[in-house]
Amino acid sequence: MTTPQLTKNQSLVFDVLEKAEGPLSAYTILDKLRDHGFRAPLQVYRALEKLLEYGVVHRLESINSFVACAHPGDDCHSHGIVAFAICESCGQVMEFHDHEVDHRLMGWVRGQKFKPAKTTIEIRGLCEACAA
Amino acid sequence: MTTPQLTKNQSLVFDVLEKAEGPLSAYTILDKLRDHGFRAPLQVYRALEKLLEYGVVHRLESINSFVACAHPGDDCHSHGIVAFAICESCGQVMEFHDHEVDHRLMGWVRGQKFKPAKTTIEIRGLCEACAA
DNA sequence: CAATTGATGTAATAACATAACATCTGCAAT
DNA sequence: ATTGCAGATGTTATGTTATTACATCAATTG
Repeated sequence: MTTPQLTKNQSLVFDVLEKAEGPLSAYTILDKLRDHGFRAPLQVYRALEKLLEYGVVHRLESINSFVACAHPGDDCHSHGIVAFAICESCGQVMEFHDHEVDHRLMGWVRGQKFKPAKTTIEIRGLCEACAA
Repeated sequence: MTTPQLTKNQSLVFDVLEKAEGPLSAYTILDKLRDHGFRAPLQVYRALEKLLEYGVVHRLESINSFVACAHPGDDCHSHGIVAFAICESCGQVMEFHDHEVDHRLMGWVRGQKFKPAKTTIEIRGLCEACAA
């Protein structure tokens, strides 16, 4: 899927996420955009919904937050399942892909005749700097 | 870790989860326990916290719900990372383990000198019956 | 008994997410 | 050009999930 032109609100939300050091909650994004006229959570959630659909933003289920995709220029969908390592101390997120992991998980679901729609892999812990 | 004797509230919450067909939210558990004297969310969350610690209950991050561990008698911790396939139609949850997936993920984090604490693998989709 | 610890009870509030409805804007069809 | 539609936006209210703060209670132990 190619990313369509972003609307005004989508661009604002995406810019905030791109400039952020780490993942942000929807309400944090809202606060950062009040100066730009944002008044209600729905403005953020609606933009996020599209950005997620386009694959330029990821949702981190385990911390109810959102990050810009770490692979600008690539089409995230081409990488298969995206995995995240999330530092619980500094908030830094590392995004990665592992075809063998995808293969094993998809092999298992195929054996169960389960039809996967969306897969979440999130590793919470401490990054090298914070673990020291 | 061996599971200690459960307290009254822990037992009540665990029983509700064991008898349930699928995952339950904390507030659903609360409603089911009002007859047993539960009045506030915290009574549920506190019990869940311990049950999660003992490994007899799992939290499904992507749907903000909880399930009893599908491997009674086993110590879940001995299985390494637990993965879930969650049917978005009927709510059924399948729990499984894959050592190769664990190995790949842990290999990756080791390469990053990341110290993992808790890993989530959740596949949402449709179970065989619902996909038909 | 006093002190400590872990479990519990209760109220209030914080944090996350969606429903429902109104309005606006750009554009295609006639 | 105007009508009609679709998508985006604005606004209010509400629903859902989770935690903070503080009080009480029960069992244990020094």
